[in-house]
Amino acid sequence: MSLGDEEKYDKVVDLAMRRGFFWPSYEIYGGLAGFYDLGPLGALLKENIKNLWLDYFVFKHQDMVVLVETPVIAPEAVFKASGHLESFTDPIVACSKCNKIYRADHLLQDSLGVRTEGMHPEELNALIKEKGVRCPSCGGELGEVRTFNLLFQTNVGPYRHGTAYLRPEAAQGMFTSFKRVFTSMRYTLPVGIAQVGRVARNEISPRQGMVRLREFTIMEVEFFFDPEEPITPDFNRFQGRLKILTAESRRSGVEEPITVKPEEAVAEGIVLNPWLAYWMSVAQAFVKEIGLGEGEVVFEEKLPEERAHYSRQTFDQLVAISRWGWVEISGHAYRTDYDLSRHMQFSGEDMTVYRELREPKEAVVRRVVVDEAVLRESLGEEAVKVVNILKSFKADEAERMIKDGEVVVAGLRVPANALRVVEEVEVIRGRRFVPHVIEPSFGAERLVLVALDKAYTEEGGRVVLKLPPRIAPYKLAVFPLVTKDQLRSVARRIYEEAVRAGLTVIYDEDGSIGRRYARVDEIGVPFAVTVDYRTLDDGTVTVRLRDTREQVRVGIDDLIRWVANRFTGSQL
RNA sequence: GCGGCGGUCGUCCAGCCUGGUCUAGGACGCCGGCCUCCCAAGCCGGAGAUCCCGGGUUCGAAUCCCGGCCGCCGCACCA
Repeated sequence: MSLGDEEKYDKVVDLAMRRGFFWPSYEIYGGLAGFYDLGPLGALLKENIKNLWLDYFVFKHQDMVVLVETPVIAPEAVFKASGHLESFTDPIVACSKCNKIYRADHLLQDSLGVRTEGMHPEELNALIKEKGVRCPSCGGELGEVRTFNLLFQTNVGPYRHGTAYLRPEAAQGMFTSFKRVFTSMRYTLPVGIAQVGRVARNEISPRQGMVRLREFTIMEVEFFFDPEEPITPDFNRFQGRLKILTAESRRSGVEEPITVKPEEAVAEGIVLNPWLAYWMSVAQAFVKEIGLGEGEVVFEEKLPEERAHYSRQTFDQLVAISRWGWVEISGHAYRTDYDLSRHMQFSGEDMTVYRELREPKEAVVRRVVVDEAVLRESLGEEAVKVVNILKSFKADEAERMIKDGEVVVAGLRVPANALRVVEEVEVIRGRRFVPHVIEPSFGAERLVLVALDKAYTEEGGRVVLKLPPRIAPYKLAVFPLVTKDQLRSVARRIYEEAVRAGLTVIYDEDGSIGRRYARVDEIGVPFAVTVDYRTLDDGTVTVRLRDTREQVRVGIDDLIRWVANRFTGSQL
């Protein structure tokens, strides 16, 4: 890990601001912590990263993953159900003397030995006053207990009950629309619902530049599957080994990750679910295209107390960048049936799915049969009152009554011979259950920063951004060698042709050719085309490669195809 | 949220301590022109800073004082 490489980080940030990748928002009003603008180049870079993500997580899996878009604002009920309202509100209290901040409930629980879980701030306040609790650090007086929630609150319409929140993750949109998507997908399982969108988290003190934002773009898949279905993912599709640092080894102080194939990690019980391991392998293949080799990515398993309330197992995908060291670029959580079950409970909507078994099963069931003729004989007209009650009896209950000889139901004596328990063979064709969920989730802005950090190099005092061509904001630069009209007009024509072909292109005739190469190197343009005098003779141009400065001659007619061929996976 | 340090053209830096000489200086970058047959060459010209914001002290504030905002570091917090 290249910790503490502050000089490089400063240069990356300087480049980002100077050339227009990103900068702090609202600068003219003094800025606002935790908010960043993406500039002309940053917006393109992020768009390319987003499209790359869509390619890996949606289009390469379009037999099972679909894309949706849901609102940023959600009503309070959603976050009550999701657990965010509860789990993100901490009661905190500050010492008025030394200003240390404590979790109020934890402080009281520790110092008084009473259970404070779930207490309201008023109760905690009262308790502090009553027992005279003071700051454990300096003995100073404690201030008022306040709550702090990471959700941004807002209001929908002019109504008092319109309390709503900005989503802190896209996931709830996928859960609340699950039934619709599932139906429109003709009940396929497994099914992934993907979304790219803005989220907001009211971080207490975000002070890591682009690493920790209060508003950012999340790229997320909620992948729904049948936990009992023995289908295994096709691990051959995204080959590679995963470096995994397990919770167990972290507990015992081991910081060295193990390297395993994803399927081995499942077989050995390191990763609890095959789909979790599968999507981790996809995540690794995806970031490889951003410039991160296999060896540079580590999946760190979160300790139980570090996990979110909904997760059974979580791996953070970490990469090392300058200045900040290991940063989390994605989280992979096994959310089980937590979310759908909660929404089922809170909304009253049935979130279960029905699946046919591969082979119908035969099962022996014991049923209660009521002999209505016998019943009428002994109870006459009143028989109707008890018949349904009797039918709802479990087989065991009925048998007990039969053994006792008679039974009193609804104040009526029912003879035992009115009941019989029969054994029947029933064919079971399917079952109902709440699907389980695996969630891979990426922060787009962090990937922008990581891509820049990885790509940043200096060669002989000049900056070369070695961005992979697929994500480079501009793919091609076109220059006339000198500003002579014949060269210019050819260069202009090439520029226009490249634009028509759908490439992002820079045309520049300002300054010396060397200066122009340097300018486009700095923003990561992978290929530069120079129209020179030889072009006028034989119709070829110089293509100069950013990373090697190598020059090759290419015919104008082949140029676009030549460039396009260097973007594997592009639609061109 | 607290404490320490900082905030001057796009960028980096000088000036601040010791108030006036600052209509704020330099370098790089940027823009226009000239020159130029391949890696930040040269020449000419130009734009660009209400010195972070607000208030105060003073005849006079980039400079001194107070408050705010933002950034960095530490503490605390952190799905």
